[in-house]
Amino acid sequence: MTLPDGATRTMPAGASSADLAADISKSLAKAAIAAKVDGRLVDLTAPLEDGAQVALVTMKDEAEALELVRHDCAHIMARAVQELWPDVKVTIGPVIDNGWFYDFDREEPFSTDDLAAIEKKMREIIAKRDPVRTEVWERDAAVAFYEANGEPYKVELVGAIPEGEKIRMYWHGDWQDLCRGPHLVHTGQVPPDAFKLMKVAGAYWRGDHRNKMLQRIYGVAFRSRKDLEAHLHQLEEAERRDHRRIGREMDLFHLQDEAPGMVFWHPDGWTVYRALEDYMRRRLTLAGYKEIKTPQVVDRKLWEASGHWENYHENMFITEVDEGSEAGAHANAKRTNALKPMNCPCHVQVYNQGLKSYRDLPLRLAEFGSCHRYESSGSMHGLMRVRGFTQDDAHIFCTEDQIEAECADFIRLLSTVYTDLGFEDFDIKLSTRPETRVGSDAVWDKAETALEKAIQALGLPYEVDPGEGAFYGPKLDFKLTDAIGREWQCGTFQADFNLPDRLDAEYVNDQDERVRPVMLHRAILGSFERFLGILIENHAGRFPLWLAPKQVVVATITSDADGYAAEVVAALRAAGIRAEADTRNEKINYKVREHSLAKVPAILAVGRQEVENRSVAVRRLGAQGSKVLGLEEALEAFVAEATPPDLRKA
RNA sequence: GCCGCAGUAGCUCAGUGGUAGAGCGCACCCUUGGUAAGGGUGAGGUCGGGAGUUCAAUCCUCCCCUGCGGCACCA
Repeated sequence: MTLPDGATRTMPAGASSADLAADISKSLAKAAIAAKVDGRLVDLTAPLEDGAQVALVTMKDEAEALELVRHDCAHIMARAVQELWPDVKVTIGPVIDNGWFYDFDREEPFSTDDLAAIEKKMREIIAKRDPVRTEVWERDAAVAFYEANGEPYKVELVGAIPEGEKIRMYWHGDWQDLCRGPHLVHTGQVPPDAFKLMKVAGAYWRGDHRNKMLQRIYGVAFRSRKDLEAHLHQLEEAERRDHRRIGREMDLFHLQDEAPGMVFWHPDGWTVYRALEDYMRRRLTLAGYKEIKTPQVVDRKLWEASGHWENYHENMFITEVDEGSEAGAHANAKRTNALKPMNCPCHVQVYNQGLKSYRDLPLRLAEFGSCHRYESSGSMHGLMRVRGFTQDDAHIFCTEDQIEAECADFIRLLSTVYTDLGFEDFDIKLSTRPETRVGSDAVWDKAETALEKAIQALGLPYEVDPGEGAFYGPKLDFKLTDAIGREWQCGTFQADFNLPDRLDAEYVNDQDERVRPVMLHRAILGSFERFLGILIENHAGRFPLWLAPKQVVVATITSDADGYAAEVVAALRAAGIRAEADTRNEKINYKVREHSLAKVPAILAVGRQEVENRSVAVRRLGAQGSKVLGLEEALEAFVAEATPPDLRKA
């Protein structure tokens, strides 16, 4: 055997990594939890082949240890559940980020009390330090075993294992599970204080909604109690940043029963929205886009022509008129309209007005397009998934040869926008042709190459997702990373060979022939609603000054300063700053506390001294004390800082 | 849409088979206070909607709506 440091060791035939560890040292024998043989994680008890490269894995090897601990937690939990309720049928339980889940089939739902009982039972199992044994079974024996034990899901799983692959059974105590492995040496290697059962949820067997809904229990597990606590703390942090909570606390927006999934923007929320929209408008104009506005209610005929009626009908809001006599007399009863779920067909209508020449291309039509989609009730989530939303949408009509340059320009624009908005990193994914698609292979070749070359020319890393493109063309998806490391897919760039054809878009080329343009769908933010949700969570409500709804509050210390405060606010507003006066009959402590909690970036306290000196005492959000500045000086500083990033002088 | 949980004052939440409570917020009064809660008084609820059981329902049962956590969906 060769060890990681290059040393070699000779072991008797049939020896395992455990034997090897014991041969090296007593402490290693105790610390070893698995082995990496020729780069593959295996059970410590697995026999070694002659000449193998062996690295012993201990709890110090983070990635491997977590994988093993979480995996064993899944099994120990399943065993605990079956010990508590022998009728429960087991299914699958994989390792996921931070932990694991296991799906069970049980008539009665698991309660919170049940979770506590399961956790307790798991700790008992861990305390038993039952050795984990593995056996390789014949397929028929495994099927017969599970049939005899009334485990239909396991029977199905055994059947799904490809021919030629070994069927492994893992045992600890009297309990067994079908599993690929590897596992820890004994159940006692799972730290008993570093895991926690988190929640119960429904999940379809094999992820298919036509199948039975099972009960999934989620757990998290780490190597130490400290790591677990750090993780729970991080969850609290995410909770603290939740845009729904912050949206209420900062009075940005609300949602209500009468309009599920549609946002009521409050003055402060709408201020942030407009700051973002104005910024985007300037960026788009600078990049050569023309802004348009198209109807929200459009006759069914257009949606039939575009193909949306056939393929997207279930997600569309359709207008209907009651059949009562009065309503029947309504002129609109004769036609069926739909709220637009996307802007593209309308944009083609704009394009189609007037015959276009190749000299007009590329034509970039942008719209802050208000769309409605009938999202299923269970999928809505605050601002992140809504039924009424506004896309920063645009469609570029161009020739096939222009795709690459347009794509490169788009990525540059997107990168600038993300940077301006405080997101440093983003990932790119290229999705290529799926099985069923429109357009010739030649066109697909050209478009896929164009997208790929555009990314490469910019020297950006990317991933390819083969077969994941839309039926109408290849696409790029852009995922940004927020302040606490979460990823959000926002930007998209999609070539479309379908819609121009369906809606009969054309242009005259330099040979005086009428040909189809390529249509490029693209968005940077995705939807304003969702992006604002992301911004709120990214900043935890503490927006940079240029986006903050209230930028400055002028708070009086005594009522003697009321007049001066009004003057300061007027001066700030004249300079374009969103400022308000707080002249309420409250102490300065109270005002500071309240506006700090409201995340106002700057509080200017004014009392007798400030009136006298024509100054302001500036307290910045998060800072402890204040700094006295002359009024003019403060104005200048705020104006500079409140300037949107695209308008700043280099 | 599916599974589970929840819905009580503007917000956060307590509570009981006999017509409801706290803190914060809000209004008014006193206080003019120098950087994260000064004091007092008061208003405010069809206990998500509907049906049922009961002498009596905010509480028990059923249906619906909405929200929350997942799953499924996201041409």
